[in-house]
Amino acid sequence: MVRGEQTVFIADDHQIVRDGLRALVERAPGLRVIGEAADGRALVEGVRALHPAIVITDLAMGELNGVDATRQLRAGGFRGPIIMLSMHDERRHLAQALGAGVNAYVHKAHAFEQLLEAIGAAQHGRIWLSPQLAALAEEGRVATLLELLSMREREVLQLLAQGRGTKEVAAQLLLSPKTIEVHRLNLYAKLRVNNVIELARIAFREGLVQL
Amino acid sequence: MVRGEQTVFIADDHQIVRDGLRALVERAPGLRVIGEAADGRALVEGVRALHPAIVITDLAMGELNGVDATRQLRAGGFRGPIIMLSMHDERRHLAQALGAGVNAYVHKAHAFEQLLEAIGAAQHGRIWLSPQLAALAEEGRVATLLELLSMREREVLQLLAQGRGTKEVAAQLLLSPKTIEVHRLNLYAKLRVNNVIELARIAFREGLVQL
DNA sequence: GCGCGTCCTAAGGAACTTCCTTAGTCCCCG
DNA sequence: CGGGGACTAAGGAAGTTCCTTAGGACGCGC
Repeated sequence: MVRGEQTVFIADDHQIVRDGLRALVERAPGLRVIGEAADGRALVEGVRALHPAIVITDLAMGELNGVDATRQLRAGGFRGPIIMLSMHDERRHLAQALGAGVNAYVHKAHAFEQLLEAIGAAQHGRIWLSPQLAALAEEGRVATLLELLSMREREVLQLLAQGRGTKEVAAQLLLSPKTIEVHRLNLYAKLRVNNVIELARIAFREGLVQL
Repeated sequence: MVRGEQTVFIADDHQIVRDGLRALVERAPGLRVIGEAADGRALVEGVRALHPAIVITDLAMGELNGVDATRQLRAGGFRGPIIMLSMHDERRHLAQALGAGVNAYVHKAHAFEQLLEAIGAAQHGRIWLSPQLAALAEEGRVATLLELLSMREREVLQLLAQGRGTKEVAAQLLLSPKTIEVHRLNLYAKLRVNNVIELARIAFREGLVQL
């Protein structure tokens, strides 16, 4: 499956990180970087224009995150390996990333060799995960606090944690403020807190809202 | 001032980033990486043991951050260039970083060439800053958000961000709830927000309260 | 020393939010 | 088809927030 040279497209919102990845990838035999992007939107466009064989993308990026970009790439017909890099070991994003169609999920704290291993595995149609994440993924699922919540509740929690008041959230979701109040009270009950700040704190801690 | 070969020590909490930096640094003539560390504590030890000519360190690291590590390196007699890398353009950390004794402050969104430029400048005893930061630094000081606040205000902010209500904070500080309300309103004005959650978010972001 | 600004304190009262309860619809699971 | 959760929303009491006003303390400059 490995042909003479595989073309690679890199997406990460920090140029120094892209520079570093490019240097590392080009040192690997059989890989050549043909393009890069600083956010998900640019990644999707770049892939559409340049048809790389392999995509390496960061999870957290401005404009469009790696998971959503992956979804768009797959929807757009891209079938090559997509390797997702993550910053923190965001177990909460793993399932989403796999659901979106990534072939490998590599923590930035790992060595570059693992990334190459992930590329190799992906080329052979396998899914590659960082060892500790693989364990998690196999033993079923990791229940996060947020999984206790319904879609709507997560949505409300997210908006509240972004500093929106009850009325504003209601306006945004086209609901009555009274409904949002009930969702808030249910969130307090489910997350065992009793004020909005603790709620926001959980949203920050669980990565639902960027600090 | 540039001798045959300059030894470099790299600190960053993500190994892939370290790998990338190492690849880039080693591609530059006259630079050789002699060690690396994943946190500030290991950086300080590594420098003590290996005596590198140049240190490149990330700002945000577990155990001991880049700024505090820099302070320790300078206190321990290290006189070579220390190049600080930052993730976000954390203007609030710039002043502290310079105060701690870094020679250059480079945003990760910049190209690696800027890092080399920074190293060159530092070797000639100059301070190198990303252009947009240089403007800020020259016009005096970049005040940390929290430096705007009085002692009392920080105290109140901290308690509020811990999820305490106005009444509870008042009880704890032996003040009238009305007084706390006024402090809260002053905090809104000073930090340019208009609800407690944004206030809490600042407290988390600035590290006043542990998430 | 006098004015100025800032900090810290606190009250009144209008405006608004929160809490709690009740309740209707929908849809899935057994 | 009944129970249960999700989602919606209203009424009304209780509580909080916002805004304004205000007084004493302290330091800063002239």
